[in-house]
Amino acid sequence: MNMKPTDSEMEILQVLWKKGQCSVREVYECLDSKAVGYTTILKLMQIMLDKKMVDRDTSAKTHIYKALINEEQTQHNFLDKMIDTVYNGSTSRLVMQALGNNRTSKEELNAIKQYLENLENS
Amino acid sequence: MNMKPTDSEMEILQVLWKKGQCSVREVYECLDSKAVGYTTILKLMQIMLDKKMVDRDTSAKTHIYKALINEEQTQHNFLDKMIDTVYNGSTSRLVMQALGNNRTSKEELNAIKQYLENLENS
DNA sequence: TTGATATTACGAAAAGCTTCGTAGATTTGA
DNA sequence: TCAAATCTACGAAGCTTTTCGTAATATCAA
Repeated sequence: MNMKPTDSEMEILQVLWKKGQCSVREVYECLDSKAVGYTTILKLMQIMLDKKMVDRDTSAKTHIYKALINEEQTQHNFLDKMIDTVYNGSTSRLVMQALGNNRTSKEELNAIKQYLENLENS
Repeated sequence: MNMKPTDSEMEILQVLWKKGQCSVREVYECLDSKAVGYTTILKLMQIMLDKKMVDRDTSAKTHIYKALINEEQTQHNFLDKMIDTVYNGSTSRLVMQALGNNRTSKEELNAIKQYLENLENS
């Protein structure tokens, strides 16, 4: 069950994870920055249904979709793959680059330090 | 010039980055775990030449390839994209998941702590 | 020299991703 | 009621990625 959603699928999953339940139109509206047609989103979500990435309730005319795959698990899959294929297996290298990109706020840095302390004491 | 190498291209780039200069056969031999034909690697590297990801010296019969795109820069591109599309922009979330995967050795953790200290004092 | 080996070039097939148009069904509201 | 709006299903086109076979050329060794 080691899913690897495509970029487009990830965009849709992000919406489903955030909202929990969604019609195609709701997803479409959340993504309108992408300037892609309604039926494109529909088709993608139907394909995701085939792949069992999502499930849907078809009791009403407007089908309601929800994610079948877990957000954290999916993030982990991506991360592990990235560490292998992009960072040659070095987690620390990835972490340092992530922290060095100047996009991390003081609050985030503190949270990470806290996390490291806890990791140490376990 | 914001390249996004494919998975196969990344495998080849890993070899080129590690070795510096390579014939197609050398790359092929480094990747034989993948059980893919010689001409497949050749074709991929020719495509990468088109895309200007690599350059080559054709003065001898056996062409010698080298990466044109930078390893760190490429890692950064992947990382930034991943933080956006997979982690909704939260660097700290990515970092904590990376550290929590139990693949990180004590040495790596110490290096990261050191790195955080230095980041603080600058 | 000449046959075996190594190399490149190139076309093309297969698979997957993204996109949209159109047809048909359902709902809604004037 | 019935026309407009909404929704699903589905096919298909265009693109990229991955794969390999074959032909042509170059090198090497006996």
